[in-house]
Amino acid sequence: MLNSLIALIDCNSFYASCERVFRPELRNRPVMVLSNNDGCVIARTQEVKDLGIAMGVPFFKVRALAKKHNIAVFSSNYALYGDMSRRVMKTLEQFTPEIEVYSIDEAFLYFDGFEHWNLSEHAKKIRNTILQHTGIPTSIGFAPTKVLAKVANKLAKKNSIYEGICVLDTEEKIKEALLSFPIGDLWGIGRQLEKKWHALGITTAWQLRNLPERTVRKIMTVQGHRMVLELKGIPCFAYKDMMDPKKQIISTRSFGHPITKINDLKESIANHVSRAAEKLRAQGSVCQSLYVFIRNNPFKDKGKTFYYAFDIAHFDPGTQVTNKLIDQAVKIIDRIYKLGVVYKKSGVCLSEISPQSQTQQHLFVSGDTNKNIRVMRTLDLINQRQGKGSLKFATCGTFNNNWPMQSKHRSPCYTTRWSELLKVG
DNA sequence: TCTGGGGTCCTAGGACCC
DNA sequence: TCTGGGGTCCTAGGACCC
Repeated sequence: MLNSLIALIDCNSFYASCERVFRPELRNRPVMVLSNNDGCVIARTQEVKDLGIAMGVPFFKVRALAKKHNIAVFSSNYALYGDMSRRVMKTLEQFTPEIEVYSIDEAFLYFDGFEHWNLSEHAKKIRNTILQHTGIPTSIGFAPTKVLAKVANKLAKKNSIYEGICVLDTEEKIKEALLSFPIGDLWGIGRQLEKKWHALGITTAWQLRNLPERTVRKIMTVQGHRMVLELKGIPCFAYKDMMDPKKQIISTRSFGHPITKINDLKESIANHVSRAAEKLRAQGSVCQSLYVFIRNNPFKDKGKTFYYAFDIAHFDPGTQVTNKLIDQAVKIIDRIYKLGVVYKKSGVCLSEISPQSQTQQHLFVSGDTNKNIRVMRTLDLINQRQGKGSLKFATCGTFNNNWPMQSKHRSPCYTTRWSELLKVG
């Protein structure tokens, strides 16, 4: 028996499950959720997976199939999913003090000192409690390391004999699991690496685990070596706090309809900057670098034209003041805008981020003034209370009608908007 | 008509310094 | 005249994740 196990808890088809919670009549109907602009399929219930509809496939390619099989289709509703995620994580906190929220629908739980517990029973309790509190079904994998917990979780999800729970707590069980586990299903092995390993005749996790370190490093460098150690039960991937400040903050989006006018681009960029800067301030940081890009649609007019343009502005000392950032962003658009291009997407990225408190004091160059900072604080406060976008800069436009998102199938914000609360009766 | 958005880590290679 | 070589910092880009 190995002690000190890690559990990976993962919500099944999370976004689709969230939609089902509020529409019980969908329980026996296949459900899928689309990305922004209703572009791609990003969540599917099991029935949809069984129909062969792949993750990330463009919606227009499967629209007919969806209709034929009476699939309930939703636009993504991140306010709802974010709120449901908080509820799931809150529930998990009851079961162990050490929880690492890994993504919107996954968390690692550390079970140090639980050696004498019956973990399968404990896992059942966790699953039932989450289901009761939130209506979301989950899968749970236990193992000595994160990589192995991912393996266990995958088995729990894929194989119905496990009933959603898989515990890999002995060397024999681990070996048995890895012997038939496809290398491409491992956490950290994507399409490129899978191809390389296959070319070398390595197809299972067990084979990878038994390769000499040299070989592994040649293909996957240090990350690969760490992965192999994890497969051997030696933890290498440390606890990562989701509250750690971001090193980059990105805001980007496709336009619901293509854009040609420079002012529309400026408006979209000003909105992206506002969003990103708000996140920057929320984590108490300043940034020294602002990256702005615009592009056309590389899928249309295949081979004809591909237009991608960007530029970077630097701030020294760093800033968190939206209007300063917008000012530079708009100047960048003036520089990179090309007449005649049909634009499909724009975005910004803030980087070289550091804590506000560590901002270097320059003798002759003034950074954000106290007045600047107070204005931003007030802005954030008002938007928090009155709703996003209540107060914004003129460059952002009064309406976003020039570049609206398509969300034809969005569900109501059952949990976050009073006007859209679920009505019972 | 219609192909997401937001992150992380690592490395190679150039610039520069002594 | 001799034109080496090691260290560090920075950036672009590739790979991955959900």
